Amino acid sequence: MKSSIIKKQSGEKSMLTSLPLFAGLPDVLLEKLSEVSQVREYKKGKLLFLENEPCSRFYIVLSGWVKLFKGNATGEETVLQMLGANETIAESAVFLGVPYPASAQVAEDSVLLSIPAPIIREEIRNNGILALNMVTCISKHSQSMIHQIEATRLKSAVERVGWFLLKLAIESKHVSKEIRLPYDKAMIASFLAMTPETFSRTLKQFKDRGFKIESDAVTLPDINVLCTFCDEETASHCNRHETAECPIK
Amino acid sequence: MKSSIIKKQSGEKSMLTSLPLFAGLPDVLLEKLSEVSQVREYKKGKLLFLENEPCSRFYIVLSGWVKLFKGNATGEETVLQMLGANETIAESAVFLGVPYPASAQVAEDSVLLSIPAPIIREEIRNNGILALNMVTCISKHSQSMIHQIEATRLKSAVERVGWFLLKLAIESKHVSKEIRLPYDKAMIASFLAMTPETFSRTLKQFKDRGFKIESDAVTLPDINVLCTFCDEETASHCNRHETAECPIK
DNA sequence: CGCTAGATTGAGGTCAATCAACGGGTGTGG
DNA sequence: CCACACCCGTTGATTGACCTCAATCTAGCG
Repeated sequence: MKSSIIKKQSGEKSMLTSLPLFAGLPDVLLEKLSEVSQVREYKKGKLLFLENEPCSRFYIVLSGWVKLFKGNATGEETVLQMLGANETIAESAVFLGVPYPASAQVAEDSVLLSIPAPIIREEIRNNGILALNMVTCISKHSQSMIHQIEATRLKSAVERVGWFLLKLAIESKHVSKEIRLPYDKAMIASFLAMTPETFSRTLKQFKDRGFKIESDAVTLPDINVLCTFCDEETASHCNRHETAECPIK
Repeated sequence: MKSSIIKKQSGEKSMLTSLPLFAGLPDVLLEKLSEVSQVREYKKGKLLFLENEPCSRFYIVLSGWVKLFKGNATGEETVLQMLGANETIAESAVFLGVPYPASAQVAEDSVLLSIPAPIIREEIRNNGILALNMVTCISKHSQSMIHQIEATRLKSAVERVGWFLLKLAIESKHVSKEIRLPYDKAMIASFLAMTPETFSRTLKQFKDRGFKIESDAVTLPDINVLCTFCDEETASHCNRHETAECPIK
């Protein structure tokens, strides 16, 4: 559970520029940011913050996965977002200076960059480019949340799982029949607004359709089977969209 | 269904400055924006745009209500957001320049301000203050969506209705036992991820607890009955929060 | 090798959806 | 002014998708 600091003061401007949020910033600002930013490795299970805590630090995932989740009084818990490489965590709360709206926990061993919240808030106000990058980041998260609300409300359990697998297949770029589930099944289930049991049973239905499932490795019977779960938003991230290879049309 | 143009070119900088999004902007920019902005009255039922349509205009609600909704292939429909006075519509898509992520329809007779999407996109890039205001707007929407996902996943039907009534009570400011449902019950139901039937039955449960419900007028038996449905996020908008009058502690 | 955490499977229960019928207000046209 | 239609909301009966609870299985690991 111990987390080691890779570089307390990373001092690496180059690392920052590779992040969408920091693209195109002037050198002076990058220098300043790199001085206050911390890059650390975190073990699976590490709690980053709890909901309603004051927003002290701003985090960006460099590698690994962080889950943003909420609990209620009866102990139930639901995953709001799973954040992967290059994604920012709770950026809206950081900007508004309000308490974290949900809790965050490291879902798989990860490397995170963090910056004190007041500093990033200030720099957004001082630098127009950073502000624009921030709008882009939040906008994308906003879009994916709309997409997610839609999914959990209008899709059945099978459709949600199909949609999730399709997104994984598209993200993994190389057109392949192999998909790897990136984090625990219980988390995928909660993210898809279902219980682990239902998720397991649903995966079994995919087995019946010719999928091979061995722990976290999923093999599709055919490259295009998942395309029936596609929608406009998902398609826009697919590199076969609007090409001859897209079976939807 | 005919909609009349109040002022094709409003020319009223003063109206713009009263909107959070346009607060603190230089006069030149306000002048420019007021020249291209249109203020119109729209009748209930008017479709503003459909999902996947190219994002041509940016809308702000001046008065009334607009619903943002999604449909699926089987004809089901779900309300993602209900947007009231001073709220912006689909601002994330406008900024990103992607197609509208959902459809929008006027839920109650409304007055809307609209600006061609390319112009607002350009001005956000030119003016830091506007960009900051935009971050604030999107951040708030982002927060409320997180709040909403939480509500639909972790709360029961009764809790969702209680939560909704509480939010109405808090918004209406004047501490009163009277609440008015701002739009059709079927829309409230869909927004709360339930059917009109379930919503009706749930309201009946509140009647049994002493609520009086006559069409769209709800009377509470006691100012504090809804406080059991309060959470941190909701509390932060309540003017009795952290005062002696707050029954929660 | 036993231990534990994660995942699977089965049986049973439940909340909310569905289907269907009805009521009451509103608007329209004769 | 009344008759009719229509829409919205309500109510009742039934269904079903998913959850809950509990037992079992599997894989990693000290």
